[in-house]
Amino acid sequence: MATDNDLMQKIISLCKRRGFVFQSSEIYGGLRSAYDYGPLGVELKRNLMDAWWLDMVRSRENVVGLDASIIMHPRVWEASGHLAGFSDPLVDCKVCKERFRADKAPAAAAGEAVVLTFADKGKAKVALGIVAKQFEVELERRGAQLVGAVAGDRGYVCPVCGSPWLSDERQFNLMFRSSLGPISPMSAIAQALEAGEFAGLGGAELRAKLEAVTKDGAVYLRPETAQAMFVQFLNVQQSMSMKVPFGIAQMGKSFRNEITVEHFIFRSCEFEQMEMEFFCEPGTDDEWMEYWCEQRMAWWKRYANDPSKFRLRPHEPDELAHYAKGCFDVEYAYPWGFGELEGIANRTDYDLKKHALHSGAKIEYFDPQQQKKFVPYVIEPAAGATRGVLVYLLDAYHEETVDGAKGPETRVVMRFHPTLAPIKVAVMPLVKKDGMTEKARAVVEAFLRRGINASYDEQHAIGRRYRRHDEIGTPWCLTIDGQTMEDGSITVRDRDTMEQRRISIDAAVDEIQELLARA
RNA sequence: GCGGGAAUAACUCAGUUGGUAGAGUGUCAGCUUCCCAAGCUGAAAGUCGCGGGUUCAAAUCCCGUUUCCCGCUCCA
Repeated sequence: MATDNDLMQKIISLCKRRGFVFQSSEIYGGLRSAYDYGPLGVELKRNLMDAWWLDMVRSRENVVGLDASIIMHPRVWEASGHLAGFSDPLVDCKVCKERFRADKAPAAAAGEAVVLTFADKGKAKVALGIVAKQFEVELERRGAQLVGAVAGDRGYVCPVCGSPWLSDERQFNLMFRSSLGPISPMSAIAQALEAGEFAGLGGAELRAKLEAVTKDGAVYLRPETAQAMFVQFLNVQQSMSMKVPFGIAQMGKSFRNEITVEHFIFRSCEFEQMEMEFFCEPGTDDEWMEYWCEQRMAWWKRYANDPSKFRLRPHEPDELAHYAKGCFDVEYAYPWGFGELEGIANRTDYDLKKHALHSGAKIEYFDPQQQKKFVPYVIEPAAGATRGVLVYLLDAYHEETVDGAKGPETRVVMRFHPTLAPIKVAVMPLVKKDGMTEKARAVVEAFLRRGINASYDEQHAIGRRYRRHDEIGTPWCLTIDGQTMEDGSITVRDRDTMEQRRISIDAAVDEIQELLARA
């Protein structure tokens, strides 16, 4: 079995080799944290998202779908708090180069003596030089520490080395910004420059002025799909006569300008979400929270080989978002440890009330039975679709030792649930003669006509073809052999057990469809 | 963002002191083959991540840069 250390490497390598996931713009050197889903990857991702849609929308009377635009009115993000909350003031330490959040830095009153601490004497010596040269302050070095510094009027120091020499606070907005309309913000800046509007400005003042000049037409790519479901709450509820409790679901791309990206497709700036906002009467929210936690856990486990790797973890009070009353994370045991796959949050009436306040729209629900108005509470299961793809790639990967023609060898099998498998069935002639190829192609046609993704394969020896389909997770291989030509029977080989049985060639499509339905 | 490691064929990797770019696997074509990466013959495939520098000569040495991995940090 692959160890945790090299499992990711093997997955990444297999993904590229077999057409699941490629690095974006690879021939140009690659783009940071952007990935393209290849022919098999797009099938896997689509199958996963289709399964979610089927479970969350199509099989529930009280949940309907939505597909909203990615660019929304900028005031949506003011109301949601993303424009303010997303922008954490960040500061760079000019001594150790650390970048940190101003609001999380250790406090130090102006004039207070501070000690700079480094990992070792060498680093302390370098820092001593920087301070002497750039700030013309002579400090005294004691081992890995520098003494004699005094805190400025910023009220805090660098959390790593303790230095008071810091850059200005800068707003880092985690939303991707663009502009709507043909006028570029650069033109606005150029105009203002020519008009001398920036004369004499510097630091924070300059940045504020730039912000003001470029504000017209500024729009943002959505950092989550959720807001559209709140903004369109009234339209959806009224057009479909939905009665609370009900849900609005949406799948699609979201964008976050993450400071750090990591672990292949786990955290990237462009990602895909599967979110549902479930509107319920205040007071019933705790029950619904429990219901959706149970539903969502069961859904993830349903397609997994190893359900024990999923867990539901309640958020600690101090990690709750400002809007949430309670939150559970569906976590998966990734090779680097447990990490988030889905967040199920009780967002209360925070979002609807905010949008009512900012837009002036009357966002309320009238309950005809109880003859009363209220603002619904919201339970939000928000899953990462692209993270789901990674989870099932990890879950599917198996290596096993089998007897081959040249002794024991390693068989790599992607044990995808048949619902998720990119190719459901491969049809192959045992050898390329006696009319077997024609017969096999006819069987493939029959599958495709039924909407089942089938693949024809005649390349190389039969054993190799089986192994190739093991590696891309094809659940069943159908083989046309000499006996087929005599009695119309065909062999079905199972990916996981490698066992074969004979069925009638005419019943093959029905048989596989039945297996898929039962899976 | 910080620290460490890496980048050579589609994949996994060799490449000696600086001296004509290599292997295995895979891919493709053909032969053979009635069931688990069999065999034989042949072929294609590399801006050595990118850009500079040193040198008669750079995959190799130096500088910069991009991307990935690991560990921190961050993740309203």
